[in-house]
Amino acid sequence: MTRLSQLLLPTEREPPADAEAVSHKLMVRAGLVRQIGTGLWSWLPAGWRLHQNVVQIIREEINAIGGQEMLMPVLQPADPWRKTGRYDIDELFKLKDRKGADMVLAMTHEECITTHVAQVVRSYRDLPFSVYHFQVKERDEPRPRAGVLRTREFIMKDAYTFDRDEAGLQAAYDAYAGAYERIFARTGLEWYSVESDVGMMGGSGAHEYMAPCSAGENEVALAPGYAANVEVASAEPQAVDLPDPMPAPESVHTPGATTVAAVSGLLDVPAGGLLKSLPIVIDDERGFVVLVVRGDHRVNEIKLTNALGAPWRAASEDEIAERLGPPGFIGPVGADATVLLDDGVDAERGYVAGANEGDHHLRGVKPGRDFEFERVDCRTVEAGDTVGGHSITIEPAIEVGNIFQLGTRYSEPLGATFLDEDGVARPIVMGSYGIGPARIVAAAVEQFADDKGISWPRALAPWDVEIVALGKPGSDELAAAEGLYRDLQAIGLDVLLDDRHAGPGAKFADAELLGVPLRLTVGRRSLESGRAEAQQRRGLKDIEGGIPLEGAAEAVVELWRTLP
RNA sequence: CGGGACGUAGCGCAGCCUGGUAGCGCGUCGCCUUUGGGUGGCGAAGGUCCUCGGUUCGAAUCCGGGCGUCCCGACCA
Repeated sequence: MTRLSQLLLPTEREPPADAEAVSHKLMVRAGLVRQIGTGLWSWLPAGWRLHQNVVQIIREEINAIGGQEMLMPVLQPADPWRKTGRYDIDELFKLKDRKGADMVLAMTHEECITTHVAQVVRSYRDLPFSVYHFQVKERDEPRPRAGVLRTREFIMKDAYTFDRDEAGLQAAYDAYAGAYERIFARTGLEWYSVESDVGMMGGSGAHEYMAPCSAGENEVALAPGYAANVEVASAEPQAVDLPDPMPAPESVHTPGATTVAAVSGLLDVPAGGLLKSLPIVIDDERGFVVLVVRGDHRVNEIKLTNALGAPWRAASEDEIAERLGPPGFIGPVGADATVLLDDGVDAERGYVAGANEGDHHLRGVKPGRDFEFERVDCRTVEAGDTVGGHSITIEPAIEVGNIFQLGTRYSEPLGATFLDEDGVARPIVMGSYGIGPARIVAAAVEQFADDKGISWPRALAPWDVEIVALGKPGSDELAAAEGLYRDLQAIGLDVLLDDRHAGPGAKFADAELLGVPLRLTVGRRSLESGRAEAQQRRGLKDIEGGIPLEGAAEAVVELWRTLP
């Protein structure tokens, strides 16, 4: 089905009223996807071709490193999810079957694959191996958004590796990292990989693959030789000009100054010259702790959690009053608590800090002399901070893939063990690796669209070539376009023929909206010279002289190879 | 989970404040016209005004409940 007159391609002149993201607007306008409910999308024929093209690239590269394709169900019994402790996740869709048994709709497939592997793998001789599938994921997202970028149901390529030890996992992880590089290079996207948060799943390492674009939900910190999700990024802070510490802290009267801005203004000290104290409570063992960061810095809760290695909560007002002082005037000096000092604070300078006394601050406070502390890296990096002497920038990006060293997070609760040479049962060491094809498609729209519409990289494009046939039905132009269409198909190109009974303006506009990388136009003007005009979609660049209708196929293939 | 907005024809919207025969543009269908940038003309079809209830002689319009959708933030194993 490659004749536009017969294709279900409902293009729209106007974007959906409430669409915000470029990919949302254009994918709907171009007739690629349609929404049926919040975060629930159908892929129409042209859109599905794109999705399938991405899937095929992934399949080829994962197969090449020995991944074995399979398929697991979306509807699953709840039991394994209880064992791994994931049954209580809010995003997990839960339901019951007719017998009243608890079921879930899978949000990923660790539970399923690990349950199988627990039954199947017995010996170290069965390891290592890697399996993957393309399957629907269901997630009851708090806020689906931006068209196909964040949905409640989506297809994911998820792969899993099973090894006998950490060294095996590292090798598998490296193999997947290599495959991912080849996959993303082939898509034609602008992309990079970044260090990412390992989250509550533990594990020893994780990377995310990011496609930068304005609709992205992630923020990435970049410097030459450095790329990290801001969730985990570390950098040298920008310096502030501060006085040397005074011989001893001096109490100053600061009535009503309870915020960084107020104290800064009142005492004529830059915000970076203040110490901001955040009282938190960790687990029972460590209890009440005061976290101290520079006044102009923000705490990154993910980094803090990772640094502490334990969950924590903000301290209550009662706890603060009891251990420190009145809110707004608390500080590390004299605190009845462990003090954690952020790495962004230069301990050789003098700072202003709360005095733990109403309406008073201390000036000239020196960490280490005036209070004991432990170091922690928990601040959010900012544009202009430096890594290795280079200034970082922060840009938004879409996460299009991730790789993750799971370790034994799932194999232990689900009993996936093997017997080693000594007959000792050991947990299998796992890795998991995801890619979202829909996000790759949307990212390509975001990165390459112009004011006329979409411009697909040729590796993803739903068709290689679109032929725009001008002239009435039954005209010479249409007959010549049909001939060209057959020649190009015969040589193996995917060709879309616009044979609709419509004016030239409408056809050109739709072709630019749909974004097929090469457009050939057959009209009276071109026919007279025995040629078809050719235009590259990226940049709408006309190809000088077009292509001759005689021997067109070879010429088009050659031209197509030069496209982005 | 907090904040904001919206729901009228396939799409984009007006009408609502001030209750009284449901409108516009695009699209669709028919005929003609036009065929190198969304051609022009004539004619036509198409709507439980999200839903349930209330007020009223009368509700798209006023009041209340519910459902749905979007945007911002929080969250996102």
